[in-house]
Order: sequence, then C-alpha cells, then structure tokens
Amino acid sequence: MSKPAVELTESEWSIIKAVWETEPCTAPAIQEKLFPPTGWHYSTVRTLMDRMVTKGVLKAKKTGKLTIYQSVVTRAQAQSGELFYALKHAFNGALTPMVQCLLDSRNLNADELAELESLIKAKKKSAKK
Amino acid sequence: MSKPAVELTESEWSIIKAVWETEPCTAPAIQEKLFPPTGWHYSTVRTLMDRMVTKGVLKAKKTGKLTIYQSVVTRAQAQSGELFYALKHAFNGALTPMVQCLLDSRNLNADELAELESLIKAKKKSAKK
DNA sequence: GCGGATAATTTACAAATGTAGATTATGCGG
DNA sequence: CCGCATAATCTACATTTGTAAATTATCCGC
Repeated sequence: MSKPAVELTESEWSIIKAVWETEPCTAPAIQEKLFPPTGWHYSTVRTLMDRMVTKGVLKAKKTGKLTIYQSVVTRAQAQSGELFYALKHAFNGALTPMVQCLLDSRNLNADELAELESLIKAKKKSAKK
Repeated sequence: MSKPAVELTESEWSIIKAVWETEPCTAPAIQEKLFPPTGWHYSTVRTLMDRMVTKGVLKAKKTGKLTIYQSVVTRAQAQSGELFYALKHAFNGALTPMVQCLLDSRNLNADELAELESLIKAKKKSAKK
C-alpha cells in the first residue's frame, strides 16, 4: 500500500528523464545524452546514477563489463511525487489555491483554458460512475 | 523584470509559513510555534532563519536585544516558485499534463471539480479583455 | 595474447542542509 | 546596581548533493 513518495533533486530529474527515454541503458549513453545541456562528465553521471540506485529510483544490472540501468519509478509516479510535494508544502494540501496559482502565474490563452476545461469535464464524467 | 525564482527547502517552508502568520516576529516566537510539530530547538530555528536572511527570503532588523524578522517574499511568490519548479522539472513546462496529473492523483468529488471549473470560467472571462 | 578504447571503481572535496550545544550578551525587575 | 531569564552569537558536526579526477578493469579486434 505504501508508496514511499518519490523525491528527486534537480540533477536526478535530468538523469531519470534521460533514462526513461532510453532504458534499458548504460551510464555512458546517459552521459552522452546529457552532456550538451549539462556538461557533466562521466563520473558525475555515474555517481548520480549509482546514488539513485541506492535510493531505489533506478536499478542496475551488470552484464559483462557493462552496467545496464533501468528506472524503478515511472514518470507518473515521479510527477505525482513532485506535485504532492508542492501541494503539501506550498499549498498545505489545498487543491483549489494551487490551481488558482497555476492559472494566475501563466498567461494562458483561450485554447489552453478550453483544454483545461475539457479535462475537468472528462474527469467529471468518469467520476460520476 | 527579474524575479529570482524563490526556492525553499522543506524546513524553510516550515519557517516561512510560521513567519507569514506572525510577522513581524522574533526567532523565539517562531521556535515556540514550530516546536510542537518539529521539535526544533532555538538554535536550529535561528540558524535556519539567518540563512534565509542571507538568501534574501527573510529580512532581520535588530531592535535592542531583539531581532525582528519579516518575510521578503510573499506567499504567492513562494507558491509560484514551488509550482514552477514542479512544472519545469516534472512536466517539462507543460501545463495540461500537470493538471491532468493533479486530477488523476486525487479523488476529487463533484464539488471540487465544479469549483475548478468555475475557476477556469472566471479566468476565461478576465482574459478575454 | 596484447594494446587500446571504453567502462567501472575508488576517492575526493566543496557547498548546502539539518541539527544543535556552549558561550556570551543584555535588558528588566527587585 | 545585580542577578536572572531570555536572546543572541559562535562553533560544530553529520548528511546530502554536486562535481569530478585518478586509477583500474575489461572486452574486442588485430
């Protein structure tokens, strides 16, 4: 029952996003992929990834000389974790103010607003069972 | 133009929330208020608050032997910062998936959904100018 | 079987964060 | 004016995070 609540640092987010796009994958592959935006060297990436294995957000399996990594948490889980963190700390768990803040802090055009509206409509429907 | 993007740790969130409720206030007052939930001692609270002054999220003014603290960032600013952080890292800046995740990860009842809907309606109206 | 290329391992170190004890200063009530 | 209660300051230390160099292991092609 208990979902240990995924919490990722900024660097870890970079890593896990790259992993999701490539897994199963090796550290060198991730390093190469992340080098342009981050400039991280291999040992940096490797250290981060191994720490993430320790934390249980990635898993590693050794095959010959290569270590193959995979994610343990899904993107949705990690997203939820991040969102809950914000909801809990910044909004004391209150959803409406959070959405209000979202609406206020970005300049949404009519299309976007319409899209959000339809998301809610859809949710209403599915909840009504 | 530049809003330096407020970023708070979990402990800092606790502190600043207490400050918002009490300011202007002293460190002992905040410590007392936070002791029940956190168990933090005076020096802990004090250290955190002084670090937050350094970061520019609180300001302090000495009056006699007392140091009086006030927030520099508003609740709304801090909330935006937290939300943006999540939006940027977990959702690559895409609003719709974020809202989708919000809708999915909590069991919202019809009332709540209606409330969200009306928030959006209101926003549409104000945006249409 | 050997040398390179590639990957892994080990070790390091600074900054940030979480937590607080020990020491010192200070204002107020008697 | 002195002692006490309270607050402040200073110092400390462990853990986590960010970053990486140096060293070592290992496979693959020649």
